[in-house]
Amino acid sequence: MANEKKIDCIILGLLSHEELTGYEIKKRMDTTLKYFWSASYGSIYPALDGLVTRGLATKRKDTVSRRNKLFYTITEDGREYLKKWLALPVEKDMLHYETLLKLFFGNEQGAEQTILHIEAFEEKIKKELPYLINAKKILKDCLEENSAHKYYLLTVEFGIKTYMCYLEWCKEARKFLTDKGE
Amino acid sequence: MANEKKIDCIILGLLSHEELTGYEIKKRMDTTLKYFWSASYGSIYPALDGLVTRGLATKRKDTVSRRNKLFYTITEDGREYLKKWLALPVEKDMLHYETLLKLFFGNEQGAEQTILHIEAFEEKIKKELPYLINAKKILKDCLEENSAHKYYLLTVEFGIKTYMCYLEWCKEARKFLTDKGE
DNA sequence: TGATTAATATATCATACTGATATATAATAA
DNA sequence: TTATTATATATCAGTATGATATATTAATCA
Repeated sequence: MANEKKIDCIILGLLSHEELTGYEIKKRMDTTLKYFWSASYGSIYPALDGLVTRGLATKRKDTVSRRNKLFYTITEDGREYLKKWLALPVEKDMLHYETLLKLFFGNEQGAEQTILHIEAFEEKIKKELPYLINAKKILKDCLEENSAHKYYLLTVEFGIKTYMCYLEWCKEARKFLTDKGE
Repeated sequence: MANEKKIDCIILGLLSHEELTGYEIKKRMDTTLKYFWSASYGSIYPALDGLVTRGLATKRKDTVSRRNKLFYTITEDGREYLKKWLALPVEKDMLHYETLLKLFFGNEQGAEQTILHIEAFEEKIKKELPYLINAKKILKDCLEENSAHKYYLLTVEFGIKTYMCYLEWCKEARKFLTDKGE
């Protein structure tokens, strides 16, 4: 239990909540998990194959819809594997913020262009924030329904808090660069 | 100018400030840039070779120290390449927070263990915050010395703001899980 | 002084992941 | 009916990670 592939653990985590297809897993990544993780089809589909081979998940063809969906379910071994990983201390929290990178090298491009990057960042955050706020409202209303909801709510609150903090920083950073440029 | 390797751009950015060795570049990654980026030797050294091959940087052997250092300098072409990349809109800001991932799947491990992950995260942030605050103080004092400093200061302020925000969230999250558990 | 440890320095490689693309079907809208 | 969008799986070249190998110099300390 030393070298777990992250993608395996994430998929097992999602499957611990419900039976899913690869496509649905990708959707979860792009919506629910996007505020703290991301993953591509190129890692999801091969990982699903691997999980089935190792007996950590089972695969079944969809019989209801006319699409050739492939549903994956976590096994007892899979749930154990997930629990073991969850019990391990966190290895790494990583941020790859291209915006901050371009800001850091701002001296090569000047204040005006740097401000454009900040504004673009600001726009993106402002656009996403309402979805998070809405999710918070919904989750608070159905907190008792499912015990997993409270953990989801915590990540949503993390997203809201950091996004609001980003917006504050954007405002100050713009002001700082504008004042300096005058 | 569509598919730039990120590592090339970052290295050129660092070389735009000063002449550096691969080892020093890695150090910058692990100290100055760590709050918004990371990179490994396995990408740095091959990238440096590539930059020299493409005429974006030059390489010279160290003559002063007794170590066999290899110093890299940005060329005019390299500076142009960097500027072009800086002018392009940001493609992606990515967060890979394992802590949030383990929190999201907290229902599988229970509140107690989840709190341990939050506490570990909190500790890490608390340990790093003083370095950022110190960096801010130093940078504020020598802002006029080098025009690149103000951009560095902005990223430091981003780090401080987000870290303080994380600490706030940690406190609330712990409280939420503790109250629920009673 | 000698021995041990830590820091400096470059390099490589198996493994993991991304981003793009290919292919095809079903649902929806015009 | 036709076009468009969403659903669904799969693959792959290119890129990056994390670990390890190798070697030298500087620092510590007994």
